[in-house]
Amino acid sequence: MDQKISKEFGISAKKEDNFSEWYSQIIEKTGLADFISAKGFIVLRPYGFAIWDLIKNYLDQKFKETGHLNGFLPCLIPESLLNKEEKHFKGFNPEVFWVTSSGDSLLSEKLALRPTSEALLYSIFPKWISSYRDLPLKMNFWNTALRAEIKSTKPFIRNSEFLWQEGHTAHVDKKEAEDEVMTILYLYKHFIEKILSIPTISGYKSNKEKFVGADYTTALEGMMPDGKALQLGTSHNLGLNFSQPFDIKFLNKNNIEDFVWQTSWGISWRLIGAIIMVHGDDKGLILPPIVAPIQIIIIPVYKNVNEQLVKEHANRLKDSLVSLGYRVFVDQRDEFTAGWKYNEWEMKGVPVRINIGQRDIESNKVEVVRRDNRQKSIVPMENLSKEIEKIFQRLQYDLYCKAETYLKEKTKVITNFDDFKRNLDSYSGFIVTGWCGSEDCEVRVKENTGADIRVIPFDSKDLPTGLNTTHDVIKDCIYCGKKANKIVIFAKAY
RNA sequence: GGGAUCAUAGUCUAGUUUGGUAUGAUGCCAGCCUCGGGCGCUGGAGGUCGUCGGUUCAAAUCCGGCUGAUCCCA
Repeated sequence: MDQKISKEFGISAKKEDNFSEWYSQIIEKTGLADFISAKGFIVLRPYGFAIWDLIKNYLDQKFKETGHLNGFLPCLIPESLLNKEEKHFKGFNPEVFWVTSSGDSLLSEKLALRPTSEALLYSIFPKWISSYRDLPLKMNFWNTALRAEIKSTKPFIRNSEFLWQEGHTAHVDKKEAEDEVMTILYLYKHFIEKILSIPTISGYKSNKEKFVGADYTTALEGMMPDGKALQLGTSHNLGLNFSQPFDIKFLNKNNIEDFVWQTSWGISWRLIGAIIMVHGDDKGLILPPIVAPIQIIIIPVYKNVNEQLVKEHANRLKDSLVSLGYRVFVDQRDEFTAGWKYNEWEMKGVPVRINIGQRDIESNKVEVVRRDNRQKSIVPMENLSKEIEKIFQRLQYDLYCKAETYLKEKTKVITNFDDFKRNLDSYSGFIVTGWCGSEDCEVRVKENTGADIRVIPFDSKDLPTGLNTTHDVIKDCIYCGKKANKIVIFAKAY
């Protein structure tokens, strides 16, 4: 818990009217993060870090269940290493921060502040891998990455340094690497959709948008309330692109030397940004229960005469809920009225509030309030934990449905470029259309409309339901008009 | 890359046209009051008016440079 909670009034911007002002206000006023002078960097405050911690705890367990082990990597990468995979280097170079000196003396070789760790980690893989018995090698790292974002920054969405996790694996053959890519992608998808209640579209990235150095990139694309796309997770098949330059070889069962097949994958604190944007309302944050630092806030409602009694009951209630595994906080501060506290904790997105006062104690009931729709109910003590469980599930489900309805509304099939342009002028959203596969068309569309290919869905099942995407409808490339060989989603993106 | 607007207490802000050492709110501190949807009262602390320079007896105010922020256009 943050020791100091601002007494200032709540969110004054409306999500609908001024989305980006609303977003910054949420971050500052709920105590998630703060800003310092260095542009593009943010300070994560305890409330924000607690959310990240919960994301981390959940995923870390899943990674371990699927056989991955954590490690730690230095944050500096010698230029020569980063340079080894040429495409990779070129792709990242514009946004790499370089360390060039120690004290007053210049370093003999520049060191990069890691934009990602492939090069560094893979330079040491040959020491660890010599036999098929050493494979698969499956590692994960919870750390930060640095990518210079000068032009436009947005807390949690685009920062020069961000918290993330990067997974790296090496396998005996292509098939095993391909399976790993998908295992992770669907692990992410389950987490983002079922736990964070954010619908996603899964598929491939185009060559232009894929991870530099990957054979292909799979991704989960979400839609924000302004209709823009936000990439929520990626899982890359690196093929042999790194094992060859880094000489990562092993002896297979037939005593033949072979290169390993590799994958890498990651999610970042962008997910926090997505939770804020997708679920938040004019009153503030709405946190899905599993990532809520405080799941239940108890507000004792008392007068001078019964203060002691009510607080005692509130604390006893807290103890019993904590023993059931909930994260609970009793707001006993005297300097605020109950009404103030309601607003404060709603702003902070606590999913369930319990009010307890004299009359509740007498009737052995409490008032339970759900954050998203602020529905109140009077619940007898003996039903309380059951009721809370029910609210958590409903809330999680309703948040998802709301977001999914929006995604469906803002996803259209468009096959004519004039309509396409007109649509992107007046509104943002996902446009499902045909593409011939040429990078040239993709670039031209971007130049003309600001939208690019966010994702190439694996299958029509990956698209929102109710769209007509048969070959009769989507025949041609949206730009050149030649035969389309892919159905893709164009959108403006963060 | 081009343009516009702005910079005053932790935050928001009045004052700038017409030069005279800064207004109000909120937050903060102390005390009282009590809390079922952002209570109220009393007192107090908090400012080199973004920065550097110029004009002037005198600059938040007029002029110029710089820095930073926001928005619009490419």
